[in-house]
Amino acid sequence: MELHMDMMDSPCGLDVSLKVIGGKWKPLILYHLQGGPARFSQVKQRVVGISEKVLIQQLRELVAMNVLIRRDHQRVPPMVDYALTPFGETLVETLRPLCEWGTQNRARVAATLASASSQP
Amino acid sequence: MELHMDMMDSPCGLDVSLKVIGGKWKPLILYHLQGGPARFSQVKQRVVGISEKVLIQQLRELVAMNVLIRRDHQRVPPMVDYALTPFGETLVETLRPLCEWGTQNRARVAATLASASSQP
DNA sequence: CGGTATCCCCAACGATACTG
DNA sequence: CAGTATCGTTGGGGATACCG
Repeated sequence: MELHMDMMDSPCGLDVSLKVIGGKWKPLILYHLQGGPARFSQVKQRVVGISEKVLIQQLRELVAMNVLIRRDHQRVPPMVDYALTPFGETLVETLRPLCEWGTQNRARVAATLASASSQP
Repeated sequence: MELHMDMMDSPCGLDVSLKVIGGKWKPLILYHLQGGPARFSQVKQRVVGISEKVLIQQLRELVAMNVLIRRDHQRVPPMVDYALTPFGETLVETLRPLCEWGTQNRARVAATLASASSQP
């Protein structure tokens, strides 16, 4: 069993944010929905490397947190899409600095990663 | 092979950032080093719930990425501390919006989590 | 098209005990 | 104090098959 001693309020809300976008794929999913709603298969194409199983899991969790909404257009063949809620938009905003940091430091991180793996 | 829009440089650097602070604990560790260097045991106390094993793993990876430095003061009993590098400081900066978002939405997220767990 | 259902694997995480 | 060592658990992830 885990000892959750977070009875006192955390000094910062990072723990809250991480409950919502924690996990490997959620930030990427959110990012790729910034431009507007996207269908399941579109999200899958954009989030390179994710499996369908994991994608649907993560989407559902984000829907449950009211970060995304799922819309079923009741068609045959099926037509479903996912979109950021206003709440979700506020969250994705906070990801932007992280995004820019990554863009600026892509080469540096890649280099570090490379030299780290060559020195066991 | 049709539309290789995702194969060109990622639209955003989120993937890079996630390589560095991906994982459950790293953002929290970084956050708790903002005030200045801290010893192993201090970090452990601040990052509530982390085990020693995982903590040392994550610390080492952050050191390897040049986000932290480890300083061994060569004493008995051992005296080691960890501090953000200038590079690490730029990264921790980007976490701040996420932090604030969490603080502002703590109650809402907690409520959503609660109602979600009562509705299987 | 947008999922479900299974099975299986493995890396990450976790708890406890022990050591230089 | 700052870690190792060891063992156990978990859930992300791949592959494949199938359904409404």
